[in-house]
Amino acid sequence: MTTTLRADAARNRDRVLATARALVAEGDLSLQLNDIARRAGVGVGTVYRHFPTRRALLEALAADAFAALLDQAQAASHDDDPWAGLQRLLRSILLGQLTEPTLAEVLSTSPDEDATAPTTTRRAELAALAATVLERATRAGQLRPGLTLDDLQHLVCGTAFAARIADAPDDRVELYLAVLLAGVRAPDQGSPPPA
Amino acid sequence: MTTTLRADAARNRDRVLATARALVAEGDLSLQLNDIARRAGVGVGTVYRHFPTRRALLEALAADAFAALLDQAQAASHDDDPWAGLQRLLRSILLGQLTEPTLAEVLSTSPDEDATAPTTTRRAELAALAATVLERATRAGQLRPGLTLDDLQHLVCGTAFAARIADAPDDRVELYLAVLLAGVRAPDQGSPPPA
Amino acid sequence: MTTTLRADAARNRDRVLATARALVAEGDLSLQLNDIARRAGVGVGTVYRHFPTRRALLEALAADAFAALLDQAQAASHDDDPWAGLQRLLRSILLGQLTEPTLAEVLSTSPDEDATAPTTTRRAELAALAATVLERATRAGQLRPGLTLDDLQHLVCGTAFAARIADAPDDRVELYLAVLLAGVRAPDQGSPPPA
Amino acid sequence: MTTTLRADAARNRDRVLATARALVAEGDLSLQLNDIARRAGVGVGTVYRHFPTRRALLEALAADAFAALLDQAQAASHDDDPWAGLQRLLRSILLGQLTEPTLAEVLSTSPDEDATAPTTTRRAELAALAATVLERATRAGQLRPGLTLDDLQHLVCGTAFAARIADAPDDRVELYLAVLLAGVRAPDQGSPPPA
DNA sequence: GATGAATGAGTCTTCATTCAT
DNA sequence: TATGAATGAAGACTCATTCAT
Repeated sequence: MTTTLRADAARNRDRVLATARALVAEGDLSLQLNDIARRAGVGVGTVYRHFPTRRALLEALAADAFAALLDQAQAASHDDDPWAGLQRLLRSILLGQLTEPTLAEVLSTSPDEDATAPTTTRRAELAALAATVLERATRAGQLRPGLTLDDLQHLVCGTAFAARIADAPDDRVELYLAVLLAGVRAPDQGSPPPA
Repeated sequence: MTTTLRADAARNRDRVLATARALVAEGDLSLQLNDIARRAGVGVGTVYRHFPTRRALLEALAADAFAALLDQAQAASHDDDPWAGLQRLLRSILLGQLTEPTLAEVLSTSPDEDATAPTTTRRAELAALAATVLERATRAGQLRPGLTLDDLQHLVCGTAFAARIADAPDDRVELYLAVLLAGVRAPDQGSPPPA
Repeated sequence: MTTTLRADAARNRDRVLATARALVAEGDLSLQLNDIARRAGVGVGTVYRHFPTRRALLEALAADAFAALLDQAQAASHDDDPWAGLQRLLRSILLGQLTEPTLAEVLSTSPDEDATAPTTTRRAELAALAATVLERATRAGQLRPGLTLDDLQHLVCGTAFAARIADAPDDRVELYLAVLLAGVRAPDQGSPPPA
Repeated sequence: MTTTLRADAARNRDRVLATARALVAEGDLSLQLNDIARRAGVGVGTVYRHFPTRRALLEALAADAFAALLDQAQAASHDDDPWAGLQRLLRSILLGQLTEPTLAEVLSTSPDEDATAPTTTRRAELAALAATVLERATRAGQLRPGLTLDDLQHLVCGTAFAARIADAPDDRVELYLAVLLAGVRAPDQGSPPPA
């Protein structure tokens, strides 16, 4: 059986991830593989085996949060109310980035930059779900004309950036989200219903 | 006489700034002092004399754009129409950041981080002018309740971030600005007049 | 029964050798065991089991070419014409090295450096055959006085080196061989008959 | 005055070169810049400043020997006797390589591989002088037909290689040189006069 | 003031070898 | 026997900063 061996490897991988997560939590996004190895108590080679590049580690760190985001996007795409769906989608993307800074970096980067396969897949899935949400809102005439899927993506990343430099507490984040939502809503619709 | 020396010093300073500007224009914001010194044809020591830290150089590079921004903020603060004033202010801050990436970095950073005196002054002046604009818009009931001066600052930096990762052309920047403006406008006001 | 296991082992060994040969053919003589293992689809440990050192693998790669060389040396030692025999011997050693770079490395190295038993044996066999050829040429007065077996060995390795850095095509190799042959021929013999 | 400063720099450069030379004399041609820095008692950066690559250091180490070789090649090109000139030239190149292993590596490498300017110049000068020697020998009908300048260069490098793996003492080197000379001499000329 | 050589800590990356399973 | 994860020493290279001249 190779189960035990793999278990060992998995444990090391987890230790590396945990160490990296701790550093990220402390605000250090540099993800230096040597440093992480030392703190995790494993050899550098082990880190490199599991994560050949900083990018690979970054995406691994973001993976869970990204998966959770996909679930929420799925739910958003099924919302009966198109506008509520858009709200849920944007809130999820925003909060996801603030909860997990690595997700913010992943989403703020061009998809084809060194991305690993799982991330590429997830981005495609997110885009597909968002397209649905977007289309429904558009059909309902609720979306500001001219805005594309990419625009929404960039604008929500920008909002996350704003929240980050503001070191915004939760209620402030909601305020920024309200600004974003009001901004992307079709101008002639009157004010959106309260979130 | 030290006049000649000062002239020499000023010339060196200008060469360093010009070199750094060229690098920034090429998209390199790292501002490595050694590199700049070599390209500028001066010694590293000279660069360090004029700009003891990367931050000092960054702020020097942003200085002109910041001054221009202050002029526009001044004008905005005198606009008869409070909402038009706010529009002008936010557009100026946004376009200023996109035109001059160093200004974006200066404005996106907490004011008390290594800032040099002139920058601290300029930030205070900008804040004062923006406070005026803000207050007038607020008094006119046109600003979304709860938004502070800092919020506006952060949100416009976020919008600049969005435009940057989108690599947005001018018309797209205007769209993002429209989103921002619609977002910060008081919800019950109906849609804003076209910019 | 261990028969099946041995067959497996032999198959693994062959895969490793084939992979290594492919790398050598691509001009990579570094023989990195990790790399080879990965490409061969076996574990590193397996490579180490079969070839404990780089040297062991090198000699295994050279084995076939070395065996072929021995056949030709055998033939050369039986040539009726002593000079023709020497020609055949030196050409065989030269071409063997150029055809199989690993053989060049084996032959250019001092015999007692980590050599495995089969290689030591082959070197002894080659030396014995070459001694015969040498002796006959010497007795016929055709060999430059003072040249030992070792000298011939080194000189032909030097000629192979020359051909290698020249990236010499076949006809050039023949020219270099002619230079070597003319050089090792007894000076007072007049020009050698055309090869 | 910058003389003293430069003197310091030159002294460091010399210490690096001396250290590297010592390592080469011990048979270590790897020229690892870190190692050399440590042994020379200077910072790594200092070594990198003076010699950005291993190749640059290699060529600097070979410089004196190369210059001496050029002197000898000059003399050889002025020899009244074409064959004596060729003898002198080849002996100089051979002995130069054996005295200074770095020169052997420089000469055995394709001229356009990372070569620094001085080395490129020296190679061109050597080629020019050798071309003269070659042409005179050719005109005198003393050179084996078909041999080019490059062939001679490669063959003498090959002879140096042979002498190196033989760990040949001086008299043996002379023997190998005699083999080379006899080999490159036109076959129909009869035996060359004793060196 | 200006120069630029020197420093050396810091970071990245590779790879031969071991060993638990 | 085979596996391949783990190790960590080793080496390459960078760059912010200092300081003697």
